[in-house]
Amino acid sequence: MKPEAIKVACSNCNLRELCMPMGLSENDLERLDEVVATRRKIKRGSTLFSNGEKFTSLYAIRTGFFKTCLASEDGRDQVTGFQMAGEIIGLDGIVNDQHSCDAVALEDAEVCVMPFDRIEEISREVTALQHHVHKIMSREIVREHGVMLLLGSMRAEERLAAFLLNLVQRLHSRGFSQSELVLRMTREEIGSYLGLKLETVSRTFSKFVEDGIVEVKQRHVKILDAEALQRMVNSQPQCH
Amino acid sequence: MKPEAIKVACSNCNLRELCMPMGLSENDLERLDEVVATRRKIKRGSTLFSNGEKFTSLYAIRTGFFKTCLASEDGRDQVTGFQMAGEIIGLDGIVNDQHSCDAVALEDAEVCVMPFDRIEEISREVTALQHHVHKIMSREIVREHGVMLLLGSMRAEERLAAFLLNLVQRLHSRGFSQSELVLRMTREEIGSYLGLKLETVSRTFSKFVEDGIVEVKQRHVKILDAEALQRMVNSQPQCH
DNA sequence: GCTTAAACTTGATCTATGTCAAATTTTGCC
DNA sequence: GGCAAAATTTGACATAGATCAAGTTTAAGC
Repeated sequence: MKPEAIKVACSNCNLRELCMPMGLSENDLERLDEVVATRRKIKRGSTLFSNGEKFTSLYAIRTGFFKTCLASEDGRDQVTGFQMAGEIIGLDGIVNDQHSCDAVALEDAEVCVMPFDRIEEISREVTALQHHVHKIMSREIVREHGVMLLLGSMRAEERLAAFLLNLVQRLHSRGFSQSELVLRMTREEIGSYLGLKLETVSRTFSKFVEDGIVEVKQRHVKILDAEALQRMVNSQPQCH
Repeated sequence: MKPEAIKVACSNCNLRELCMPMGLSENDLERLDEVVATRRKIKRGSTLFSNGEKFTSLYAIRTGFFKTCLASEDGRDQVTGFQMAGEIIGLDGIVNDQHSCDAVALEDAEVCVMPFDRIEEISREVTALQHHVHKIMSREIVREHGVMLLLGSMRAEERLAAFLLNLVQRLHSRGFSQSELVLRMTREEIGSYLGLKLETVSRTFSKFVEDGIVEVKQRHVKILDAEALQRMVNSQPQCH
C-alpha cells in the first residue's frame, strides 16, 4: 500500500461545491484546505477500506466510481450504495472506530483523504464546515430511508426504474447527459443493491427495451422515456 | 400543541449514559445541560414531527416507543425504524431543514427537546459532545445498512428472527428481560418494517411457536430458544 | 360493561421472482 | 490477437410470499 501523497487544495478544486460548504470567507477557505491531508489512487477492483479496518478518515471521491458492500458471516453480500465524484465515503466507520463495510473501486479512482480528527478539529472553528458534515451524514440517512422504501415495497420494475433515474440525476448534476449513462457495475451488483437476482435485473432491462423505454447496449444505457420510468416509481402497484 | 415546558438536567438523568457522552468534567456536564431546552409529552398515536415539517430539534426519548415512517406520494408506506428510551430521533431533518419522515408515538411518550442550533453551538466547545453527535449519526447509518441487508437478502423467517433478537437486545441493555418482550407495534407495522405482509408476519410467528422457538400471546413474546433464532439469522439460505 | 372497530389468525389460491441450465457475448490477460 | 474467464441473456420450472377471504379475538370508546 503506497498512498500517493500529493498535497492539494480544496480552494481551487472544481468539485468543491459538491464536497464542501459554500460561501466561505477567504480565511475559512484556507482553514478548509487543511482538511485534506493527501490524495490516494485506487485501482479498479481494489478496496479503499474494508470491513474491520481501523477508521481514520473520510474520503471525498475525486474521480472514479465505488460500491460499498456488506458481507455477513455467511456468504450473503449486500451492496449498500454506489458512490461517484464529489461524494463522501467512510461515514460508517465513525461509530466503532472501524469500518463496517467494504468500499471497492469499480473503476480506477482517486480520493481526497480527510483525517477525521482533523475534520472535527476544523469544524469546531468553521461553523459552515460543522454544519456541512452534519448535512452530509443526514443526507446519507435519508438516502438509506429511500432504499428501505424501495427494498421494502417496490416491485422489480419499479426498483430498476428508481435506480436508473437516481443514477442519471446524479450524473446530470455533475454535467453529464440527462439521458445517457454508462453503468460501472455488473448486473449482479445492481441486483444486490436492489434486492434482486441478476437474472431478474437482466430480464427487466430487456422488458424496458421491448417497451421502448430505454436502449441498452451492455453497460451503455440510453433513456428514451424518462417519464415512463418516473410513472413506474410513483404509481401505486395496480389496484385490485 | 402545548409542549409541557419543564426545565430539566441531563446531568442527573438516569438515561444519560444512553443519550450522552460519558466521562465528562464537572464543567462540561453543566454545559451539556443546556442542550435540552424542554421536555414534551406525546400521546399514543400522535406524531412528534412529520414529513415536511420544519426541522428545529433532535429529540431524546425519555419514555415510550416510536416508529418512524415514510409515506411516498402514492399510498405506499414504509416503517424505517422503531425507537425506544435513550435513542435519538430527528436526524433525517438536518439535510433539508425539514423532516422527511413521520415519527409516531406507539405509546404515550416523553422526549427531551434539543434545539439543533444549540447542539451545534455546544459541540463546538465540548469536544466529547461533538464526537458523540457524530457517533450517533454514524450508528444510524450502520443500522440502516443492516436493514438493507435484511430487506435485500433475507427470507421471512430470518427477517423476523433478526427483528426479535434486535428488539430484546436493545431492551435488555435497558435493564429489561433478555427473553421476554411486549411488542408495541402491530403485525402490519412489523411487516412494513421487514418488507413483508402482515399475514406473513403472523404465519411466521405461528411457525416459530410450532417449532417451540417462541411463545406468543398477542403482543407478548417469550423467546424460548434464542440460539435457534440466532442460527436462522446467521445461516445461509439452504444450499442447492 | 357493552359495542364496534381494529387486530390477528388461518386457509386456499395466485404470481412475481428465484432457481437451474444452457447458449452467447464481452473482456481481461498472456 | 487469441483464449479463458466473466458477464449477460433467455428459457423452463419451482416456490416463497402475496392476495383474497373468512372467522376469531382483542381492545378502545362510550
